[in-house]
Amino acid sequence: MCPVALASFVTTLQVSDVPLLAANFQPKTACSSCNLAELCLPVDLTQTEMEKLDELSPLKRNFSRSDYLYRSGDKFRSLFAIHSGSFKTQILHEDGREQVTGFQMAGEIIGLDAISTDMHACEAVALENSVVCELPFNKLETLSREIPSLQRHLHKIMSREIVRDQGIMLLLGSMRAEERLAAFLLNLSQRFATRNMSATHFQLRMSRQEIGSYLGLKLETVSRAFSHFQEVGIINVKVRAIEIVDLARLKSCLNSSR
Amino acid sequence: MCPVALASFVTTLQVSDVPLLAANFQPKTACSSCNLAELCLPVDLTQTEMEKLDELSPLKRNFSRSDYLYRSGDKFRSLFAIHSGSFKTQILHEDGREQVTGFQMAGEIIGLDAISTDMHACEAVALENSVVCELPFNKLETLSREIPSLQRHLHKIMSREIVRDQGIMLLLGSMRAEERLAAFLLNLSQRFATRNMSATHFQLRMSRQEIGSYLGLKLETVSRAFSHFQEVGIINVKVRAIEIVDLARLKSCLNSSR
DNA sequence: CGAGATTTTGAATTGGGTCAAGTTATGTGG
DNA sequence: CCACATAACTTGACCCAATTCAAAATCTCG
Repeated sequence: MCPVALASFVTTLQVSDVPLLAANFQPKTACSSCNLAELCLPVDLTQTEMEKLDELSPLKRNFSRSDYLYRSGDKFRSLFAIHSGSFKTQILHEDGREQVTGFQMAGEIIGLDAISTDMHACEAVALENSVVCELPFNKLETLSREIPSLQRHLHKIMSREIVRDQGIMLLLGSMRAEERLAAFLLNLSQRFATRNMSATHFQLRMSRQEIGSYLGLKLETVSRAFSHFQEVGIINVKVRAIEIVDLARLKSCLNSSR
Repeated sequence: MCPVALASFVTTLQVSDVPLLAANFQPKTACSSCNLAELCLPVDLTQTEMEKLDELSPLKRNFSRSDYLYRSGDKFRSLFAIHSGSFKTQILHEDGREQVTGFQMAGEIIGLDAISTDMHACEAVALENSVVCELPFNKLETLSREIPSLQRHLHKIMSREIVRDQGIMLLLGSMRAEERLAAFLLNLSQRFATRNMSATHFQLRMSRQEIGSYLGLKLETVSRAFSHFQEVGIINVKVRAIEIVDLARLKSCLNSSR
């Protein structure tokens, strides 16, 4: 499980007054008043349904960089909505190989892989200090029997994950290194934009190694591709700080198949 | 579009009386009496639930080799259970590239990708003469609000698809050509065994090109890998007829990472 | 039976991997 | 807050697995 928690929701001034083990929990909160509701929840809930939904009252937990949210093999109990920060998910092969299967950010739901066997199939690791809402799955199932639009929403979230994964299969199966990196940057850019952040200036939260694992490339190849994009004026890179200079040209990288 | 829709409920005895265009429909059937129920359905249904489930009464439709079950962009209405035969699913990239995302056989459910946007994101093509049960998704959602174990089952099916896709991401992102082919053959072998067919002697329903697309390889590479496995005595290949001679050694191919 | 599609095999090429060395960040303890 | 140790990143040179191109063999089905 995740390392003992030291961070806390209280201000640093009060830290010494709080029992250590409880320190990474925050008060339960209502989804109806969450500023991420539009990313997490179905849009068309009635007032009554919204009140019902608040029965979920998810527990919020804090994570520091490289804390595990769950590990492969953990018993499945809950889905997790990322409230702030970001995570990576990865699968482990017997022989030690590991593959990053995704990078998740605020408003995204993770843990869907565990429903199938009641055990987590992959592991989720925080890339930075993050806050997560824990959504007990049996509550979610009960509620979604009572709120059809929540039911449909849950189905859509799972289906979206399937579509996303198939997009990565296309990337891994048929794109060359620079196309993969272009697709990756455009995807990030798009997701930052959805969250009202700059689509052209952002900070990567993952290492070259992690990007490489995700894209099926070695870290040196990722680094070279970044350098090349910078050389030709498509982006500016300063290690993890990215500026997309020529979005159109970055997009056109995608269509230049072999 | 998929074949013209003219439902018919006539028995086979009357087939000759039926206009040709209707000939690819078969009578509706009850899931409760289907011999594939153990692959398709949750195991723990009560008698009452089973009767309720029969309200689905899926329509069966016939497909010939290379018929489309659905195409990318088609309006989403139903999931499809493969009753016999097999299909491939593939996504199309703007620039013409296509990637096979899976091969499906009897008892498997396809169309899950379409829930997310109400439009099919990929296309499904019959690899041989096949029969498919059409499961209207709104009926399925209604029923699963009433039958919790059907609800859970639907969630598991979707989750299983997510896990499967992530396994392919691992394959595409980190395995060499022969490992990929070994993983592919072992997966097929396993699935034939589940269906009480030989795990060691089977007929491929897909071309080298299609296998290559699925595995992120060129068809020549697939062909060479087959030839090499045969040379070293792991399998016998005669074009599409496969015999696995040394299952253990085929498995050990998987662990030999770089 | 024959035409077109599929598969096999060979030879040459290359994109990305590997190995290695140097540089730049990052974070920790004094 | 600085110094140092460690981790992350970049770049170069070489290599190899898989691709590309080509041609021949085999299969499939109308």
